Amino acid sequence: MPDFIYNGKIYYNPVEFAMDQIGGTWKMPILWRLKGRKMRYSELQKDIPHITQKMLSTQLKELEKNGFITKKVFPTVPPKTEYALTAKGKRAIAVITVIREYGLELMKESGTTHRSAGE
Amino acid sequence: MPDFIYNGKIYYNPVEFAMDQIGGTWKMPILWRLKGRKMRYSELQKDIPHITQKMLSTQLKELEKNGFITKKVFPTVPPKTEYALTAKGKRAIAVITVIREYGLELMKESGTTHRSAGE
DNA sequence: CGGCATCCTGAACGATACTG
DNA sequence: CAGTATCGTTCAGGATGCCG
Repeated sequence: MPDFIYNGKIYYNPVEFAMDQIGGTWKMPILWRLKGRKMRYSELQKDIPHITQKMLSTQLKELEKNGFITKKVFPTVPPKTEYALTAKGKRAIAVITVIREYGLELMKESGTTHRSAGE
Repeated sequence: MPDFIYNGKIYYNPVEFAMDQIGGTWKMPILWRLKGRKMRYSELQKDIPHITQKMLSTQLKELEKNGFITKKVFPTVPPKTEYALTAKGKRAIAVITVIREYGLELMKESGTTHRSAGE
């Protein structure tokens, strides 16, 4: 598998590249929430359990930079922002869906303990 | 999305759970090599560029523990081991294929630079 | 050949406080 | 409301050396 360079970083395979774009703890959960509707910053924070404000902010910025989401700022008082998926972001949803269903399958197999509600 | 517990660790969503099982830098590349054939330790190490011995060893152990691969030891001199996919591991290949193709697609879009051969 | 033990670094992530 | 700034911690992963 060839090596690739993007933004000065070396990737050893396509999987690694994909995971750097939509992987990590928070990117898929964020994209997943935006499936189907625009959301405000505070909505996302309320909707995604355990995410810190710093992580939300950082990840949103990266997702925007990589073209998965758009950010629209309304210059009102108080300020208002809206995050939405781009076409690229919607394409990612298809992949996330596959991974997500696989995760559910694995959980079922593993007899993983359910703890609390919240999705 | 509910929280889950597995092996004493808390997961916030199915995606995170799946990624903990087959994610990280090396697990998918390893599983991918085992698609279709058994491989020895040294074969894997030669075949996967840049992986250190420690990472290969650690990841193989985790993959075995989680039921994705089997390890067969031949008590010969010198020692010989063979790693192979289980049914669970083969199921993972389907998911990896999707992610991998998505990665290739992303690379193409991104005009990512090709560096060297070697897959 | 097929590993394990040890030490170490850097990036990811978290907590807290502050601001336009 | 929607963030930024700063500081502290954790941990994946790398480097090196040794062993059955």
